[in-house]
Amino acid sequence: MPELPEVETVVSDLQKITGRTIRAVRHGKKKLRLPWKPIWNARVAGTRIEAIRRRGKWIIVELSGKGTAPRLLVHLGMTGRFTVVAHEPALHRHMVLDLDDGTELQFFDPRRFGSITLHGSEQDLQDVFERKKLGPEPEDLQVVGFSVAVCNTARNLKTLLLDQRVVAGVGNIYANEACFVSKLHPLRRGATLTRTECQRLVQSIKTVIRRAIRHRGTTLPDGGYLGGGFQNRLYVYDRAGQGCRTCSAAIERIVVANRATYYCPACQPIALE
DNA sequence: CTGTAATCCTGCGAGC
DNA sequence: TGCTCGCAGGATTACA
Repeated sequence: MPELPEVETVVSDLQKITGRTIRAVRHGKKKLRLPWKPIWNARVAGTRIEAIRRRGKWIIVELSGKGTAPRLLVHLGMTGRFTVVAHEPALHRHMVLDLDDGTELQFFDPRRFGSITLHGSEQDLQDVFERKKLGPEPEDLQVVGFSVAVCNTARNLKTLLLDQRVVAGVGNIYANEACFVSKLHPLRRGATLTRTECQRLVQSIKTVIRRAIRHRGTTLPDGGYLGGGFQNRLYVYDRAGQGCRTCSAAIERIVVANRATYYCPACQPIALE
């Protein structure tokens, strides 16, 4: 389900529980992509939620204990939900944090590509991101830095946009959309971009992500997360065979990096190498 | 270095 | 109605 705009929406909705104290932690037995260690239960119980924020597609819950500052790091994978709900069936529920006002912060994830891990300090967390070489937030993207990653490589644009080291938080939907808005074919190789095209791509990424956030992200039929409205404004994603919103040409679907890739053959002509 | 495929999972819709 | 198949918003690894 979640790319940056959807994660941003989840985080924004969770702001209401900052200040709450976590009374107890309950976790399921099924294994997520990364294992939750049972010893972490005691380190989380009794702490206070100081802040909840986002980095790329990662959710960070800042906790404060006695002399410590642990951090929960949550990734929603493809189908994860991280939300305060009551009276929800326990199906696919992998963790429950009991809060001091009687509410419960719960993590659901049918496909279990998501994860929750605990890190001892802000520094430990930063080390995790550094090891991953997580790239800049779209908002912080600079043409100069982006050029270094993109304009000297034979890799295609679609693959580059999905690479979290190049830019953090862009996933399959918004990679497709950013290519369309910048009028660049997803198979264009980075090194063939002119300076102008590179600038256009950076601007398009920012625009697409900003607009999606404003609409609370994209809600797809199978997703667990509800409330987003951007699915009605997508230019190309999941629109194979339908008319381009700009020129009416039929949107095409190809597979790049094993992911469905959509583009308008008229608005995004393939550059001849 | 690049691209491709497979892997971890469950659920859903299409087609027979 | 019930089955199989393909596909799905992610990230990582192995291999040619």
